[in-house]
Amino acid sequence: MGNTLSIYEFSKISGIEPSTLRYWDEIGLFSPIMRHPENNYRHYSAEQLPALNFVTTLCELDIPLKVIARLQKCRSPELMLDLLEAHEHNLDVQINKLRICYSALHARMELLRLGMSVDESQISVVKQPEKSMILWPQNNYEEEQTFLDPLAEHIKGSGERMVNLSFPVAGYHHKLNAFEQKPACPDHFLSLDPIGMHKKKAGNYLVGYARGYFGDIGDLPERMVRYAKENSITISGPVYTIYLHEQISTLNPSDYLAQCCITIAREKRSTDTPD
Amino acid sequence: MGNTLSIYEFSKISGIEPSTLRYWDEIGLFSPIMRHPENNYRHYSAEQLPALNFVTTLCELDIPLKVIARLQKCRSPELMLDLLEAHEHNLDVQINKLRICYSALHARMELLRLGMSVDESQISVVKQPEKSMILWPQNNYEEEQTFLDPLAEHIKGSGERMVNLSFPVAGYHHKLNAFEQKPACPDHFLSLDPIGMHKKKAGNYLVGYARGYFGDIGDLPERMVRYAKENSITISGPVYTIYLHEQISTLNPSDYLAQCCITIAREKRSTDTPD
DNA sequence: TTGCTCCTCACGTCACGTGAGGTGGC
DNA sequence: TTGCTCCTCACGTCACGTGAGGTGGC
Repeated sequence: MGNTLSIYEFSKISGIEPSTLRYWDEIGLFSPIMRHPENNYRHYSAEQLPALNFVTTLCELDIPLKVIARLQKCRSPELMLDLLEAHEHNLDVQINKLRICYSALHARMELLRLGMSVDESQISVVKQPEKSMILWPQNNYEEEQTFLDPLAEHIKGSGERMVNLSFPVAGYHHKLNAFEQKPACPDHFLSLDPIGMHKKKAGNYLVGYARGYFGDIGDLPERMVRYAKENSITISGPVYTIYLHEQISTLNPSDYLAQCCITIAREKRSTDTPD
Repeated sequence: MGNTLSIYEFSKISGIEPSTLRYWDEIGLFSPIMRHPENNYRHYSAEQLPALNFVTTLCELDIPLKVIARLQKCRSPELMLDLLEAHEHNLDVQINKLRICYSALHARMELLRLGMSVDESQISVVKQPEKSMILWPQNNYEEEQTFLDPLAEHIKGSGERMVNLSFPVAGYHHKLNAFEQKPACPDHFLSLDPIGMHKKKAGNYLVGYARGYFGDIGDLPERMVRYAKENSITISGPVYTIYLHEQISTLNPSDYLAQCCITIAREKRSTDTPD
């Protein structure tokens, strides 16, 4: 009958697998224009492509095939518009999810790459660009509590707030001496989510590294303070502790890799102004 | 054991269904921190949430759960980075697909809404905004060919070109007399895809409607030309024929609804300049 | 005792993918 | 005859969802 296409040919030009075309035919979602009366071969037509593509468009909206198929049987502009309007928001949500996913992925990759390239033994002054983060509410430590207790508290309540836990979580000490005395007890946590309003300022930071479980950064604070003194660098707060490698990339907690960044005061070279 | 959560509580704060958590435990993807030695209850901890959220982030990349689970067993920064890099492009493709899907959906909804609101019997002058479309290659008609033959030809080759068939397809006549003589044989097809480089110009158009299968617009061209004469409106080309309702929204081909827009020449009121 | 949560096991579901076994045209 | 495409079952798969039947703490 004129210019019909076999299922194989139609699959080629549409990009839809023959098995999928047979399934869609079976459930009455999308059928060939005719069947050969003898061998029952399916015959498609190129003019079916726009209709097919619209079906695949609806598929990508996560509309169940049976719903689409039902609509095909009793279609009307009103019903179709109702369906599309109902799923418009759906699409918005999906796109947003993927964008956040993308963003979280990049934040993670950046830390992984950094962790694989740094010289851990070295303490050094590094110029870092501005970075956006989300600052969590202040941590309150009772008695012998570790960072785990406020972390769990915040995480439990994170549903109401805007915090997306797919992003890496870091520690924040407001003052240098708090970091020296209780490196495992940050004043705040923060998420490395670029939509955050907290800005880690651009500029020079004193940067050091330590291996070990969360908070176990050994003598790193002392070493960093000593280095600053020896090099006449005036450091104060805030201090950012970012885990480049943790449970997500490493099985052994003693291999977790922390990066501590201490703010350097603005070139007060000779004037000693301890914080 | 301190501050553990039941599967139900953990489900509440994580947004992951208990059945899913059990399945993820079963396949070794994500397990509770401990099991109660007597009743075998699962005990989760809020501190597991960042790791869980990273798992769900990987899920949204369409990475098979078994692949993620395997990686969890022998994780290393290198392997994790490899995985993420391999799926970065994947995400790009997905987001782009959804954006196009969104765009195609809106183009469709616009036509549906318009078709439901217009007065079909009326021919009138309407001010329309500029609209981007993709102009397909010129149609060549041999002998008795209808629009179907070149349409099929173009669609078959659409894979190589940038044409996305999820978007509504319209007809384009370059000159008025071609539209009058062969309304069912447009010189070009075009897709109502907003990324297109062809611009339907902003301005006044003479607009009419007709019911019927593709190309069967009856005496609409004559009626439109007569209307133009009677109202001293100078019309020429191009002519756009857009199907507001077609196979996607209507079962009966005789209910398809076409909108024809004829360009009105710039206010040449009294000077008769027939094209 | 009642209601609630938890458990395991088994089977269902959705949208296909994958053979097995057979047909049909050059 | 051979290779190729097509067909129809039937069963597998992936990521769960859904009972069925039973346990355990207040």
